[in-house]
Amino acid sequence: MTSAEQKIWHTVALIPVGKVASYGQIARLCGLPGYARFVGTTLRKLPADTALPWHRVVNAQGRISFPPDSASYQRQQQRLQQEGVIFQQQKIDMRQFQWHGGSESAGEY
DNA sequence: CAAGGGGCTGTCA
DNA sequence: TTGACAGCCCCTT
Repeated sequence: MTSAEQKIWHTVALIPVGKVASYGQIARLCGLPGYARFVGTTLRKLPADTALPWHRVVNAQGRISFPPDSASYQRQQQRLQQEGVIFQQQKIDMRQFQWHGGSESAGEY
């Protein structure tokens, strides 16, 4: 258990429904630039009954980092769609669904 | 102590 | 718009 993991979990938990964030983005919001991969590995270690919305975390390209044929991929995609996120060709429109952590607003573009 | 691998990223062709 | 490369950080062998 590390402090970094705590921060990651806390930040992931803040992602609002209907929005997504990238691994690198989460890392940065935690004050841990460059920890993108660590974020992924950390989320992977979470228990199945975790309350964390790990499914709202995707890579910077707006795509799920799992093989499209894997169960994890479909599970994540389904949950996101269930929350209102729209997939197009297995990709998310980040310009519309990416979460701008904490302070932003004013200016969709 | 060194080497390999993983739910990544940004840049260049 | 894709595909290939080189960095980055941590954990397990």
